[in-house]
Amino acid sequence: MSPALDWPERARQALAEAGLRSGAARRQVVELLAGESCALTALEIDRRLPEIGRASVYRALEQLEELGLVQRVDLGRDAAGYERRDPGGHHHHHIVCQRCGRVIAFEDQSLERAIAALGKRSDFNVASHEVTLRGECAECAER
Amino acid sequence: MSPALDWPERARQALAEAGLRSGAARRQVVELLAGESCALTALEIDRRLPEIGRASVYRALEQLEELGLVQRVDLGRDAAGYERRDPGGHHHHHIVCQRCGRVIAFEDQSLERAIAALGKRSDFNVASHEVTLRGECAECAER
DNA sequence: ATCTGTGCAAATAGTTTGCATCCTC
DNA sequence: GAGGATGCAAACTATTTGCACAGAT
Repeated sequence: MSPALDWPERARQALAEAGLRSGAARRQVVELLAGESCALTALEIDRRLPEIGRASVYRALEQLEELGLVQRVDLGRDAAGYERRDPGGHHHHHIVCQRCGRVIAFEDQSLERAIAALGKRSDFNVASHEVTLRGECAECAER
Repeated sequence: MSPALDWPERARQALAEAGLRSGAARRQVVELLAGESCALTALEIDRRLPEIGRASVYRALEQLEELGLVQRVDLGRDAAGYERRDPGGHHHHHIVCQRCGRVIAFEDQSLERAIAALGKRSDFNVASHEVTLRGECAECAER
């Protein structure tokens, strides 16, 4: 079973273990994020779930982040993004076009190794990390 | 001469070459950033330069970023940070305590190498990058 | 003299909070 | 039935914009 399919179930369990009840808003946010592999902003989520109040979206995202189920990413201007966090699985980072805003995900093992080594060396108990590359995408460059 | 001492002069030149005039607000922002090695938020800058209008601070930072003189960093919640960008010189990244907000800067060559390799491999013309580690600092952990 | 830079205040945009009500356990 | 979950609206915070005036070239 793919980790992506597994995630909503893990989320349900983690939420229940945290003593949280299952309401409609948070459940729908979980379902939506389960089907997205890359980051959505809170406002995008709110737009896609018209029956859900915006405050509930923010509250759900905050809780999911605290439980380690969701990763918040700051891709640049404007709003923060939120994406599913798969535990053992690969996780990706982002490269953003400064002109058109296009976002591409990538994975890189040597990057991950360097960061893991850094974490061990530091005084911090490192829980997560985020890497963002910025520049001009191929399409924007050829204009 | 250290790159840090050199920066304000480079900034003056770059601004002049871009056809921009030298007003009091932007000059003071440049002087302030010249003396700081790590990121300040726009509001911190505004607080430290009480005679300068807040809008001018934001405008100056935006121009300096476009000219590549300043790096904008998104360290997490709240406001964006802005720090001097030294051209050839070492540049650093950040590790942030999720509890107390403390920010530590670090440099790492293998990290830089991995990112440089990634940039070459991608379709993007990568202009900058940002790495942020998050976790719990030693002091917060022992409580 | 011209045209950019600046300050102030108002407008935006994203996010958070207060509170009455709904719904899960 | 009790207490968390939700929706709405208002409050907040960071940032941007409009505009009149000051200041640099």
